[in-house]
Amino acid sequence: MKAGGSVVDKAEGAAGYHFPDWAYKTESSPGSRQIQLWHFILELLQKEEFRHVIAWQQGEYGEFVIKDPDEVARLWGRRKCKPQMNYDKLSRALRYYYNKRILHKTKGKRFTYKFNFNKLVMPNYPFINIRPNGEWGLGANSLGPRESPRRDRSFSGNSMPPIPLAASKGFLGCFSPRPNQIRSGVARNGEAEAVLR
DNA sequence: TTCGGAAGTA
DNA sequence: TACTTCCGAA
Repeated sequence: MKAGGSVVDKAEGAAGYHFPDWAYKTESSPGSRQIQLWHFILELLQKEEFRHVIAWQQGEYGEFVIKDPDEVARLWGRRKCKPQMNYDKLSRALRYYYNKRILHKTKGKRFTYKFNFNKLVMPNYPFINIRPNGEWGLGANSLGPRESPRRDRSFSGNSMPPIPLAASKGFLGCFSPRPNQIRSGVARNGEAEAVLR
């Protein structure tokens, strides 16, 4: 029956959300900071209520299109208490992700970016239709001639906590709600929503 | 529209 | 460190 193991190792296989390891890290580093842009993007992406402003691009795993740049910028600005935020600035921040290999631009498509889920497998994602062939697997577009210049020091047999990357409400506030209750272990059945940090 | 340097902020 | 702001160039 149940082994002593946790749900961590095994993927649900059915409808399990599986983002890369870095997507699970709320802020990374013990010295938690503010939310990061890519994380915010991921949050928006998984909420249907924002499908009209930003959404996954069908066909391409990890690719998303910003349908309403102004709105996304406004949302981001609200989250960071930067009322003067606009898409020009937000996109600059996005561009810094190119070097970090977190994102890259889908050339030719306006406002379309793609997460570098690279080697990380993202099985059955509800929003994306991945072909059984796994065409997005190796040999797709070579994003980079090289593997990873930097050492991936996270996902090598390392188990990560099954955090359901999700922020319930108020994740758009300027002021952090301080969800200390989460840590206490207040488990709400039914909805597995945990406010990120 | 997209890119990336440069300086500034927390 | 992770953007934010500004801006010239392509």
